[in-house]
Amino acid sequence: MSKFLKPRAQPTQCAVCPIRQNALFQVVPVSYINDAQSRRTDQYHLPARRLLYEEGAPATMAYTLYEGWLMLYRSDSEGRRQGLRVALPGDFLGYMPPGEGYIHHSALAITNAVVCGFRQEGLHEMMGKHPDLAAHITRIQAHYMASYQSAMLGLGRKTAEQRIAFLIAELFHRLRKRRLLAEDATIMPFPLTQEMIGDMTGLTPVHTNRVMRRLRLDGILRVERQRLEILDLDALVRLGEFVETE
Amino acid sequence: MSKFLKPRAQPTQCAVCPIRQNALFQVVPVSYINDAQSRRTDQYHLPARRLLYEEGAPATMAYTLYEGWLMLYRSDSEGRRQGLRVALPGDFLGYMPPGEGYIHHSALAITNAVVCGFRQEGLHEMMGKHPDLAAHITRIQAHYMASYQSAMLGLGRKTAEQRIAFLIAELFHRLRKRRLLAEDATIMPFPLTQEMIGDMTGLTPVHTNRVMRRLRLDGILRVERQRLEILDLDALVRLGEFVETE
DNA sequence: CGGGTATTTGACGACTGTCAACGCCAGTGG
DNA sequence: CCACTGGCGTTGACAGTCGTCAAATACCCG
Repeated sequence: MSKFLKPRAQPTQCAVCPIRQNALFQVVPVSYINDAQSRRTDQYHLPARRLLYEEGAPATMAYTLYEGWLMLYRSDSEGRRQGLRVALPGDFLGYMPPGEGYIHHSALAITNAVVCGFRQEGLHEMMGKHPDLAAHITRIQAHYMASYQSAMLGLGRKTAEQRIAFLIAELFHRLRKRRLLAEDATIMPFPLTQEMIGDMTGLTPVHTNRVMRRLRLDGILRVERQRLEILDLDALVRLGEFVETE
Repeated sequence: MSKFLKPRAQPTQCAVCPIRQNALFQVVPVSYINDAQSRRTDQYHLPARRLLYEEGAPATMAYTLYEGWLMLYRSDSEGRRQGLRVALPGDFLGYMPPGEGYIHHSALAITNAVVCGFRQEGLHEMMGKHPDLAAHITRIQAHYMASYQSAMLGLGRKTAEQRIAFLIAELFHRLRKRRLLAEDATIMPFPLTQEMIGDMTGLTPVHTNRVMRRLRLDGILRVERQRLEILDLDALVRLGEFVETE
């Protein structure tokens, strides 16, 4: 029942029903693969700018992101929005443990995206039958928590320049780690608007713009529509105090 | 280092080996209780100001906090410290999933504390045998994540006054929820120094002090050594935009 | 009583937010 | 083909929150 497959170049696997391994979840247990495949929905296309799910909605489904970028965020009563995480292909979203009724954040498509869904109860049943799936999910949650912790350190203690540098360095690193960029690539896709960068870093769009200009003038970045070139990765990583945790 | 103590007739149960239920983990599965009790260490005492574990250390143990308060935090290369969570009795700390080597944050005793420990491998084995323990751990992780998300919203988007109000409202709520305060209590134990409040809210000690003064002058709080009286809970909750998520 | 720690206050400056306006570009429809 | 429109990026002027530096006071514990 349990099969272990070779690592592959194809990175955008479903985290829950991984036919192949991806870079993020290297030690992928697959004893539950048949079960998982029978329970997932078909892939589903989500156009840019649309919500996959919204804060406060009943937590009925969880998703694997196959293609595209999403932004997970939380907003307060006055509509101020705080970004929590940029979801990249391979990320697993929206999982809630048994007994939890409502989701605490929203997921917005930054680009067109492709996801596949699982009913929460299906996941809970599977976790009961397949301990390695349960362990896998605690591992995913631990990754998210570590990344939240880094973000909190940034929001609480770093300057605007450092936060933006960290965000870009982290995205670059995650894309590379998942083989969504070549080893030696310096140009990455970058579909975030400056407003979204501000959402992620706790800054206003105006200030985000000024900081981006400074990073360009300092010779660290170059931005052209939807793409971003990293001219000085060393400086970027040092400035943002980025350390890889994965 | 580790001393024997009598079990106490208190609501502060071990989240993993719950003899009685506590308020936070109401739906406590107990199929694994015998297994858990045979695996946990004895309770042991941790003096105030001491670290239970430190960022970067190998993740060998997880803990349940029985008595006392801890502060979980993360610090950067220059020693700036960002608080992540105040751990209260009943909290489960330091868990890492199988295959994760190092812990990403530190845990500092705010007061004298009593904990009991579990070896991570022991937990992983138990999770394999008892699916309800695995589900329970994903539930704890989800609680932590939701609380991190609230904190991120505060750090990124709220004013100093709002962050501090939120912190206090949240602690008050958590203490009440766990029956560590009477239903009608308005005075709570408050062992945090102003520096620690600043650590939690991303502020400097000096600014924290000024904000605390304002909250006192506005008739919202009263502080006396190690205790805090909430004079206007409504105002506190409204100011901090606190909404209970548990 | 003494020494270290925590709190408090003042003065000053920097980082970041707010308000407002303008330019650029892509898509749309005439 | 071109004017129009809306979203996004850019820039300036100004204000305010919050950090920094420094020092005085209050508090706790031996």
